[in-house]
Amino acid sequence: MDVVKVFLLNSPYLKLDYLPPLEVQVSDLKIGSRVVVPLGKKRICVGIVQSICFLDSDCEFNLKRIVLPLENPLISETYFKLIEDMSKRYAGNFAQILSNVLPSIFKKIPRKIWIGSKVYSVDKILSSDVDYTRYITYWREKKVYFFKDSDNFLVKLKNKSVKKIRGKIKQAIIDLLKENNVLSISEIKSFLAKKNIYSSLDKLEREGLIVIFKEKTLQNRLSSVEYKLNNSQYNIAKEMEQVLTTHKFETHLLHGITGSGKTFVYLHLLKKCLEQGKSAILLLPEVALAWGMFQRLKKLLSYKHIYFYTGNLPDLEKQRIFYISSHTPTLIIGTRSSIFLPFYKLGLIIVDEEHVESYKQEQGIYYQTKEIVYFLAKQNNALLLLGSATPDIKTFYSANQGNIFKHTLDKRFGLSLPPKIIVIDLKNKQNKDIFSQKIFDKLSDVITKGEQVIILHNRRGYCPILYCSSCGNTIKCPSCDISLTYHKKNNSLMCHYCGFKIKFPPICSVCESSNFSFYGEGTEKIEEFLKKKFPNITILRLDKDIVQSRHKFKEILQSFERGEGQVLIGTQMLSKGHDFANVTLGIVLDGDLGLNFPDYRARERLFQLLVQLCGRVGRRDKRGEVYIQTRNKALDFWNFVENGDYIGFCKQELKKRKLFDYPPFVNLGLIRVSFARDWEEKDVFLDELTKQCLIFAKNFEGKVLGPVPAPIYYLHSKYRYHILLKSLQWSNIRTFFLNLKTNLLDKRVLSKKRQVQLILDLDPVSIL
DNA sequence: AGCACGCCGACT
DNA sequence: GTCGGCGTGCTC
Ligand SMILES: [Zn+2]
Ligand SMILES: [Zn+2]
Repeated sequence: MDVVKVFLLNSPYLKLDYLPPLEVQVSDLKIGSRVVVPLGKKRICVGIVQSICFLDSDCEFNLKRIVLPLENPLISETYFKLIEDMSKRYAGNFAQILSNVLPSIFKKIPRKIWIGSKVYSVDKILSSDVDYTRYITYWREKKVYFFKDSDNFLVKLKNKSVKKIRGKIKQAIIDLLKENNVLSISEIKSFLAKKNIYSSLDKLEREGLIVIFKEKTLQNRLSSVEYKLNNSQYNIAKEMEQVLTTHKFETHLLHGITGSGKTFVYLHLLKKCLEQGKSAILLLPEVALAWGMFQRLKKLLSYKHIYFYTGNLPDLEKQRIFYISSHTPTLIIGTRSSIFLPFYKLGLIIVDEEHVESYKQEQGIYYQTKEIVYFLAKQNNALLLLGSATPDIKTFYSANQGNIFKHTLDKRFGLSLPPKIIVIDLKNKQNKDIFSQKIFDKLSDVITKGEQVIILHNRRGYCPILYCSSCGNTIKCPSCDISLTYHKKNNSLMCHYCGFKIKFPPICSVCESSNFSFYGEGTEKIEEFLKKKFPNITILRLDKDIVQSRHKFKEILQSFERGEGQVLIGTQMLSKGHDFANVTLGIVLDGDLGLNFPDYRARERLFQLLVQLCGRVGRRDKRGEVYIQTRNKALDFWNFVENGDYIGFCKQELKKRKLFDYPPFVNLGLIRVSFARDWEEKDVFLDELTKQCLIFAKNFEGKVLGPVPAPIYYLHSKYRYHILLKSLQWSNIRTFFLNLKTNLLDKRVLSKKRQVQLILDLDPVSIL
């Protein structure tokens, strides 16, 4: 008897045994196939075939049968290995991880399938024997499609010059095509975030403005515009090209300062990789950056299968790219979720801005993109290239140890010197003023000259802290241990962690008074202050409150780039801008940003942010200046900043980390414990947790710190506790976690109500 | 996660 | 007797 083992892609994420589908030879069913299976009395859900085995005897269990086979297979064996590795590494459930990393459309039972150009309803196939038999016949011959093929059709403009046309959607399509030359129907749907564009496309085609064609007519050949690498770019690119041609697994670090032309090294390698018929990924830390890179590279490189990919794409577009990338050499430009596409012959992975912390996923499942990408590159004998102007200290250390090949690009392309950095000490100054006198004078001076200024301040809203004037109580969010921020524009108080919002003024929860004093300032207040001081100039602001959409973000940046504002004030998102041609002054109002958090990464993070900001300051013909205010100038950190000496800083930071046992000298694991505020047995639980930790700590090779209340011990109506583990081996940390968890389950303190959450976070990024 | 099953108190 | 509330445990 043949038995098929299936991982469920839905809760309860179990591995269950089934009989093969009716009328299907097990030899036709592949490992990694997606199948529809019955579950319990009345549910049906989707799963992935893990293995097929033959049992001599009949099973004592009454097995149910797979009701429908779908993609055969959906994922390959190497993909399985990747998920297996993740489930071991992060001590998680295989099915749950798989379900998290696959495009969510695969977790649902499809409603329609296509055979030839005909649509069939899956419900009907499931309920009628005749339809089922016909389906299986086509399925066996691989003639069933799970995607509407005509959405792969390509669209281009008939004439380059199109005048204004009527119809909002039609105009949007035309604009998009002007930017992108050729796009598939699916891409147009995705980029416009509209589902129903068929009638508009139809009209445009009949008006003779666009052409819709099957992809065969588009050149499959790869070509690129002429580009010339300078000497150092050329040498670096050639060395890595050699690795590509010999299909060797190697990790390289490209340490290139802002404006040194890292992108052209990327371009060269991507092109070579595709020429060799292999797939490539170019990762960027954020959607906006990925989109910018995609637009830029499409102009430099022409190839049929270049796709923009992020987790936010519409389901159908993600599904389409998933299918294409599984059987075609593809270039994906996208954010971290791109790494879970089923790449065909992966040859090159580039991680740009590799130091950025958003490569760590900390929602749903926890993983570090760089770790997974390392596994992928090794598995596929691919080249892994990490690029940054300010490499992660861990990467820097690996390079010094000789585990990573390091290359440096230190010449700015056609730009002046990097800006001069001046750190201003606020120690002897009363708290009242936002700007120190020196900086304010400088600011006025630059404004009078007609040059541009960017001001970084990492706190949005008007005022971050409110005190009750009569009793001194600070106003906090009812669901979090976080001060509410006053927003003047909508006269309300907001929690920046959970989104809670109330009208101003609130009533003090202690004394019921309604008089408050304000402390500190956010971007909104600084904008107001500057508008009063300089009423005749335009001041722009860039933060999450202003930027409600990706579109708005671009709009403000572009307007500043065109010189339509003289001052741009914003949170760290302003360091993401590119072509500020006339900025000669940068100001950082709160240089101590995060330095007093209990986070060993704080200094590294701040340095990286400052370097990023410096990259935005300076003109072709004039060296810029960046002023930073701090209350703690005595720190030697500021010496390195003033000298722009990132490498020196890294070396010194490494010494500190070695001394205090921090990465890269130990591995860090954080067990995050959280439970509802009103849980009655929490004291019993915490006692037991502390006891168990002490017991396991005895045999633990490393240090166990905690459980202690988290720095933000109350968030989203939940209490939070941390257990920090330090060890030389990841496996020790995993074992500790698994033992702790099973022991608590055995003692019945965990499972009673599923009120407690226990999460293992390896190499935590956010430790609040 | 859902859903059935079973045990107990309140109500016809 | 039986209806419905919730706590417990299983899903091939
Ligand atoms: Zn809150
Ligand atoms: Zn009060």
